[in-house]
Amino acid sequence: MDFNRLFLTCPSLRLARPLHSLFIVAGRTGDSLLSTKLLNLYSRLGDLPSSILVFEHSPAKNVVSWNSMISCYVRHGLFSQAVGCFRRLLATPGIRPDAFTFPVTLKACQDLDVAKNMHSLVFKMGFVWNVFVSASLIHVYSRFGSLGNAEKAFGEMPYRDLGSWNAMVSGFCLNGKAVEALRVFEEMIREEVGMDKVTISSILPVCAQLENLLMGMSIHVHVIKRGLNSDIFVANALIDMYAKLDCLDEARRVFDGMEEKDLITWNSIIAGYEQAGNPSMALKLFDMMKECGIEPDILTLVSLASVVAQLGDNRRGRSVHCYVMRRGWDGDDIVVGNAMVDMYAKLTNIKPAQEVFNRMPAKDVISWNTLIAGYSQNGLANEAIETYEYMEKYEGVAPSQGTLVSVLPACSHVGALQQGMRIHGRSIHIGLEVDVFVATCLVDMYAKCGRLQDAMLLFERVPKRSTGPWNAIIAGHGVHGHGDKALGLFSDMQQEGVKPDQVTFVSLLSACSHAGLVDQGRQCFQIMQTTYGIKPATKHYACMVDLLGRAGQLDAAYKFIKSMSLRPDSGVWGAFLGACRIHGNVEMGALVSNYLFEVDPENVGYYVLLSNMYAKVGKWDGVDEVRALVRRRHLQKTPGWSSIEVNKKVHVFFTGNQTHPLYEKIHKEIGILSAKMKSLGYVPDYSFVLQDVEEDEKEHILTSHSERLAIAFGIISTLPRTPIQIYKNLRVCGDCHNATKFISRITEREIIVRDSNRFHHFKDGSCSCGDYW
DNA sequence: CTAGGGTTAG
Repeated sequence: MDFNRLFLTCPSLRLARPLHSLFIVAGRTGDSLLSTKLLNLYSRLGDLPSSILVFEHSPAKNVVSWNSMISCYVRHGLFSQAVGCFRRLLATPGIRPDAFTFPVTLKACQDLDVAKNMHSLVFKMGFVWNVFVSASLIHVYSRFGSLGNAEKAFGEMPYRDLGSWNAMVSGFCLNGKAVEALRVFEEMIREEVGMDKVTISSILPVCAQLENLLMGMSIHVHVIKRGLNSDIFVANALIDMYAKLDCLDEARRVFDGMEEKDLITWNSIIAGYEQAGNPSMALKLFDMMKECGIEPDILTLVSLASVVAQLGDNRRGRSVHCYVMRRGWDGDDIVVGNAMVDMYAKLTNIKPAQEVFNRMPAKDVISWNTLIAGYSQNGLANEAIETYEYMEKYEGVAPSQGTLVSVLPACSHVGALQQGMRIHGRSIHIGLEVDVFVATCLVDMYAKCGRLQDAMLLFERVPKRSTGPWNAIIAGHGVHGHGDKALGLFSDMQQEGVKPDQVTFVSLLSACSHAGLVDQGRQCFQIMQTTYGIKPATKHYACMVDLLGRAGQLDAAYKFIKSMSLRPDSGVWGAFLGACRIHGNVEMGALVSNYLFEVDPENVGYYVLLSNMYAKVGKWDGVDEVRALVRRRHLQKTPGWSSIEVNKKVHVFFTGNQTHPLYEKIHKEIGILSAKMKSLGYVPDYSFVLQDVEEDEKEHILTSHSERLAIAFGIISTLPRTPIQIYKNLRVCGDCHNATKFISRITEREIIVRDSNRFHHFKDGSCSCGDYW
């Protein structure tokens, strides 16, 4: 019986067991060499209990037997047993660890102190000379983030091979130190150590992180020259690197050229398409992956969650979630839980997002950020702010950059200045005020909360190399009606060499339109295309139509729409309809509404606009017609609401809302104000009442508009002459606009109303917007 | 007969 050969070549457990019996019957168990080979046979075939059995019953164990047993434990992930086995080895008389013992034992180390003890033993026994041992030491130190010790071990090596250098490079990669990793890599090249597939698969992610495409490509060339393509680690790293650097075509070429693909290959290419905003291709590849018989893992599902969110596919979203639950991943992985919250939020299903969040057994700061961002993006600004406060106050979680950029837009949205300022304070405290993204959100927040000067002061101190801060401050001036300032900032931006993007031009064009700067607006539209090569999107066209229409050039606006290279969307026609309404052109308005009701039949706002126009000129049959259409299509008016912040709390009022605790007092105040207003010449304009009711009922409806309630509440709950600032989710009603002029005069208060379109500054009986009603 | 250093995440 040639046990030696049989043990080395035996392919399955089915054959191994009878072989084992024969081995015992033949009385060869005392042969330590053969026993160890049997142990390794079981280890190779994954039968841990049999490996242990052979080891423990072997009467003669040499150091190789011990080493093999330790390896066997490590192979099965039983690290503490491996270390225990090593300790028994040390305690066994006549046995000394050798150079083979340390690499595998160091792999099993689960704590830094154990590793350090091991290091001193290695040193005492003179094994630092062995490159395998030293590389393991470097690696174990890196695993525990102890890069100083890793570098020391590296520096103390009397002789280094390629593997030692690789250990050092990967040590830095493991700890996210891309710059240092690259430094070591470049040193390797200088010292002519060369590189192999291991070096390359470690350094490619660094190229991605440092956005160094050139280095990545030159490494790719080296890979092809040396025929390293076939290494799956290298190919996977190439795919990932190209995908992260927006070279998806190149990533795909590598992917298509691979004869063997594993889970990581598929995950990398799927994530690439997902990140590039091509969810349908990502989904197609996911299906292909399943066809190849590859089982998805957590990372696949994280990408898939984002894919279905981008596709807006609710049905698939639920099945993704079900899959995650079936595999029990929602219980022990925070990342996948966060991905589920994010997916539901992006699918605008905020309830299930909340439920997943609440059921998560462990949460990190990103879980909170995801929920807060989910609320913000779904218009639930108050929930976003409250969740932020809860997170800080009761959970003691410190906000991160992501938290601030999620919660600040919520403050901007409802005009929560005091809350926003508190968060500003917090960001200074944690040193994030200097972060460009946070600072941009702060600029936006101050501007949208009516503090344009503060926004400007902050803007001055922000690093201005990217478009973000510029876009925010230009838009800020735009909504406040300061078109000239916006244009000035735009030229500053150009002077500083910052290349404007499409968002810049949306802000700029809308700034021109709010300020009535027609010629400048036209010019911007030209510059955008000629100087900056930006193709106008429908948003830009909508701004232009708004600009021309608002200025009374309805014919020009109409011609402009007809000349568009894109199919006009509801935003474009909506802008035109708005212009018709401002200039009382009912015929054109009616014509355009037909387009609108076709492109965007669900948007009730347009029906209301047309109906308002008919009512204004007393065409009641027109009003009835629109109303009937709304009923036939089973549409519901978007509920109007206004918010005001008093004592760091945002109060929200809906139209006709009587549930506020101070409702009686608010109602009384409105009565007092109405009387004073009428004595100064205010006449209610019932054309803004769409309901078909009696006169006095109409007046009641106007005085129950949410903006009126919010203003009255502001008056009774703040000191005299305190400026009042409110936010209204829709366009402010024309009658309320007129009424607010009177209220600002009577109460001697500055009243700032931000509606879905712009700011209205009311002071001494007039409004800054100066137009429209 | 036994050994080191490698790729994907919100």
